[in-house]
Amino acid sequence: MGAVVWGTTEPKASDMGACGEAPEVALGSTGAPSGATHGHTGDQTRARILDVALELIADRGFAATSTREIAERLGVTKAALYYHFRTKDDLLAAIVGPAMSELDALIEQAGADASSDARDGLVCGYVDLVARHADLIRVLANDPAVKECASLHAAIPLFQRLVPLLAGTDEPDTAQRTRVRAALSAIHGALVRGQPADDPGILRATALQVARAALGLPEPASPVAQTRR
Amino acid sequence: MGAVVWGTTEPKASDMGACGEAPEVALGSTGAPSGATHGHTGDQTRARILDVALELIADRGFAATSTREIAERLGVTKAALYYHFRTKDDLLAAIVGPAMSELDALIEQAGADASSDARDGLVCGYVDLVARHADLIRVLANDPAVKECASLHAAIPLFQRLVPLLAGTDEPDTAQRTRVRAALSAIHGALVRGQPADDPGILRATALQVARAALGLPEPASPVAQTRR
DNA sequence: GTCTATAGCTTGATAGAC
DNA sequence: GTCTATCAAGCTATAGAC
Repeated sequence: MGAVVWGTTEPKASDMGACGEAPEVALGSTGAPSGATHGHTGDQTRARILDVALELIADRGFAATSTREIAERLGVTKAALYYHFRTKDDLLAAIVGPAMSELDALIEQAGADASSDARDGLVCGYVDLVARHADLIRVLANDPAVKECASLHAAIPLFQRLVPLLAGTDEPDTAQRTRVRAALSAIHGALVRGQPADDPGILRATALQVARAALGLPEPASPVAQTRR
Repeated sequence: MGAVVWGTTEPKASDMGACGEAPEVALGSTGAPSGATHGHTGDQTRARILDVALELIADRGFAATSTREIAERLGVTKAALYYHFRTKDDLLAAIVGPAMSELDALIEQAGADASSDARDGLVCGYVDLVARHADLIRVLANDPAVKECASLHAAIPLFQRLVPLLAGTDEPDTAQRTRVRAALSAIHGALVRGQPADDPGILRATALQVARAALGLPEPASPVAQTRR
C-alpha cells in the first residue's frame, strides 16, 4: 500500500473538487474548468470553512453541529458551503484528511520494525502528530458519529494498524492490546489542553512519558531537560 | 456536601441481557413516578428504556441517537418514552445518575487525604467504577453533546474534583494536571473492550497498572497475581 | 462564488383517546 | 401506561438567479 489520498487535502490545493471521485463539472463557460478565475479566492474560502467547521465540531461533536451553524459563524449561507463540499460527510472527510495522511505516512515509515527504538520513534511521531492536531484527533478518536460517516470508514483500519506496531508483536494478546489502547488514550487525554495557557511543551513531554511507561518503553537518557520526576 | 441526588435514578431491574452488568447500589427512593397504579410494571418499562437507550447512545453518541430510534428498538412509541421522561436530556440524566452517585461517594470517601495509600485507593475505586460502567463513562467523558445537556452540568465539576485528589496536591501544576488527565484517559481507553471476549480481569489489571505508572504511584507488592511484566 | 428560496424529511415534544 | 395523531422547528441538500 503506497500513498493514500485522504480527501483532496493538501497545503496548496490546485484544484477544488471536494470529493476525490467527483466528475469535474465545468462551472463557468468563461474560465478554466479546474478553478476560479483569479485562482485563490475559492481556496481561501474553503480553508476558512475547514477552520471554522473543525472548531465547532471539536466543541459540540459532529452530529450536534449543523451546517447552518457553520455557515452562520462564517457569515455565508449554507448553499455556499455546499458549493465547496458535496455533503456534510465530505466536509468532515476534508477536515480530517491531512492528519490522516500524516498518520498514514508515519505508519508506513515505521514499517514492520518491532525494535524498541522503532517503537519509540513511532510513539514520538504520534505524540507530535496529536499535539499538532489535538482538536481533530479528539474528534476522530472519541466522537461516535464519526464512525458512522461513510467517507471516513477508511480511518479506523489506520488506527488498528497502530496496535501491533506499538505492541511490538504481530499478534498481541489481550494485555498487550490493552496497554496500547491505554497508551493512545493517555496521549489523547494529555494533549487536550485543560487550562487555556498550559505550556504545550509540558503537555507533550508528559504525554510521551506516560505513553512510554504504558508500553514498557525505557525513557531515553537524553541530554535534553526532563520535566521533573 | 452530603449525598447528592442525580436525576430520578434508581437501580435498574435485575434481568436483561443487553448490558449485562449487575447494578447493585440502592441509592434512594422507590422510583415510582407520580402515577404508577400497580407499582412495578412502570418501573420495569423504565428500566428497559434506560437499558436500551444507554446501548444506543454509547454506540452512536447522544446527539445522533433519536428518541424515535430508542422507542422503535423497544417496540413502543415515542409517546411512551415521554411518559417516563420529561425530555431527552432527562433521560440521559437518569441513565448517568447511578454512576455519578457512585463517583460522588467515591470522592467523598477519599476526602482530602493526599497520602499515597489514599490516592491508590481512589485509583482502584475509579478503575472498578469505570469497569462496571464502561459504556456510560465513555459517553460522559467523551461525548461533547453531554456537556451541552443542562441536566448534567453538575457532572463536570465532579470529574474536576478528581484532579487534585489524584495529583496529591491542592494546586497541581500543568504537568501534574496533565498526568492526571492522561491517567484517567488511559483507564477509559483500557476498559473499552476491543475484542468481544477479552478477559475483563486483564483489562482492569492493565488499566490500574498504567494509571499508577502515570501518576507515579508504586505498584503494591501484593500477594495477588500480577499480569506479567 | 455566493446568494434566495424551498423541497423533503426528521427531530423533540404534546394532546387526547383508550 | 400506552397508543394515534399531530405540531413547530430544525435538519441536509438542491435549483436557479445574480
